[in-house]
Amino acid sequence: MKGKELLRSRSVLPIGTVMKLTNLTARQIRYYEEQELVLPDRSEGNRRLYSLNDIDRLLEVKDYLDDGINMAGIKEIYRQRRQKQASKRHEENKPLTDSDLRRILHDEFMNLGGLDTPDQQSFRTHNPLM
DNA sequence: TTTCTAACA
DNA sequence: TGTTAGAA
Repeated sequence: MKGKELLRSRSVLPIGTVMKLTNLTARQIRYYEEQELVLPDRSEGNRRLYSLNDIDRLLEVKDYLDDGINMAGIKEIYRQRRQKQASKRHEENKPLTDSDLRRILHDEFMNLGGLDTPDQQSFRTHNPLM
């Protein structure tokens, strides 16, 4: 069951293909890389090579953006997602209650207000914690 | 031809 | 974000 994961992680798509698959412009794709939302490999000639996982990531970022979430908000979402995974790996039996999760999210959600003009409703809708 | 970086009448 | 110049 890890053969597929290996395949999905295999970076082989040039940016031109990614553009067609995601309907994003090269400019946007490169910009998201600058924001560290996607980290494609590079070929010998310094050309970007994307994997299927990268495509999913790009489409996900696109969805968030379409819903009005800004870069800061998206980074925040992935930050929380990573933090959660790390958390889950360590505290194997530290069941946070539903109210705990809501309290944590509420705190971070309020912090987002000072960043830009995040679409809070969308953030609520997409945040895995809600 | 395609992609890269850097920069902006 | 778009667009473009010059290079690879």
